[in-house]
Amino acid sequence: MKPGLPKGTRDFTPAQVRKRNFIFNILRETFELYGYQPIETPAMENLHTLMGKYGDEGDQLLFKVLNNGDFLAKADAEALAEKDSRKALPSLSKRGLRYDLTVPFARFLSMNRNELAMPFKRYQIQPVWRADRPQKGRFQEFYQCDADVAGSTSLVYEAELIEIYDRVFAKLRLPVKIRINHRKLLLAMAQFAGIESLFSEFTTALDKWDKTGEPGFVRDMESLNTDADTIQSLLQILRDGFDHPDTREKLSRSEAGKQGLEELKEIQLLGGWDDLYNPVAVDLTLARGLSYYTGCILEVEPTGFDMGSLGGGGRYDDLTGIFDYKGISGVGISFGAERIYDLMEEAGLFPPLSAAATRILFMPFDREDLIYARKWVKQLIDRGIPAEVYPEPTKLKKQFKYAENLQLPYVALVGERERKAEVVAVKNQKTGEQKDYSTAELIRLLKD
RNA sequence: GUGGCUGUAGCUCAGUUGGUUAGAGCACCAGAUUGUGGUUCUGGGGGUCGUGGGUUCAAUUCCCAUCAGCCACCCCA
Repeated sequence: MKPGLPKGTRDFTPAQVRKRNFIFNILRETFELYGYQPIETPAMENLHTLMGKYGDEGDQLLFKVLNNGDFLAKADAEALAEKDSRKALPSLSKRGLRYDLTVPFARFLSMNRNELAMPFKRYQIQPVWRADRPQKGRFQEFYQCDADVAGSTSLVYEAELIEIYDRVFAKLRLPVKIRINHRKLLLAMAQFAGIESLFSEFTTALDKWDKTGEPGFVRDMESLNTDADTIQSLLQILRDGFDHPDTREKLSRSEAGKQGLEELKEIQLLGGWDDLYNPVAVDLTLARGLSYYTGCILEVEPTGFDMGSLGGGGRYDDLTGIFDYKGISGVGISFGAERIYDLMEEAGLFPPLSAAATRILFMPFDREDLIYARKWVKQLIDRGIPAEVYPEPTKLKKQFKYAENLQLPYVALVGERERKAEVVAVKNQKTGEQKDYSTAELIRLLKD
């Protein structure tokens, strides 16, 4: 049979896995540094915990897992006869693949509410699945990297998460811009313009500001039958920006606006933005489509590259309300690891990473040498130094080729002369230097 | 879900106004080179031209369908 992969999925070669792990390791290290704890949840969840959490569109993009056993016998015969997929679904599938990490986290919190000390800080790096049409940088299976804090409304965490973003991208040597905004400021803008009833449409239109700019926003607002004066008053605020005194005055006319301004001020005080590696700025055009955000929202964009956001997040009150666990506020961020990977690849920001961990390859000339080399390899491995021997004594050309393909830093030639002198001839693959080493000397060389 | 582009060797791609045996570069294997690879030279293996159908004396080429991949929109990471 011919080999193939399901649409939107991919294999990763050793070199790719090493690069991905480079990113994941920095994320893990940084999350740990700030006291976040790792959790993992199953790839499959009960379908009813997933359905209805991501909107109608989300339900369609959920991968459903077909029931085991004689699933047709137990299916809703009427729905099948009518060819009504939606109606037949509950009787055909009771499980689905997770769509994101937030809903499983909320489920996890609700189930473990008596065990977990609040505030609970967790991070999670796992794949999620979406039956989306694949595209550049978009797959049906991809990793999400989330850090969230549940059970506290303290703005310390907003400040902390901004700092985590900053530190991670500094470690990756990827210059970014961190944009923040507040849901209550968006509400205040809508109230000021008298379009509070169109709030969610307004945020959706605003969300496009980045892509289509001001004209796109205006077009969207016009299609909502918003009159020209209203649009103009909104544009005035958006053009002036957050730091303009007029803007602040307009926003503080409403209670929501006052609160939003107050909270952003507090986050800034707690955050010490001047001390960060990357710029942080309040951007009133930042909307984030997701409707469950209720407080501060944030997004990270690369500077100097034409690419969308590398991550986003925000605060959502009542994270776990859908699971009958009220009063838990959450704030979190997510990293778009696949995009970060593509960007770093494009910019050549990955450090040199060998394909194999092996530090030295022993190259035997004959059977005797092979046996001799095996003993050396064992001694190195016993000391934690990754080493291997070429499995058969063949011509050096072939053995060198192997070492080159794996980008190994050293090779050791093992022949009769070396055996008799109880040494190996070690060649530095980078410099081409070659000299004899005893076991102790070799261990010292490779131990660094 | 809507629209567009592309499927030729392991990879990147030529090609044929429809005509005998489909090419190149890289990669791979062997030799020049029985203790020193990455350069060079010589030779070699490898293709049902995505799949199915149609038009034709003749299809990799033209037409239709289908599948897959890519790109844009929607949405999103």
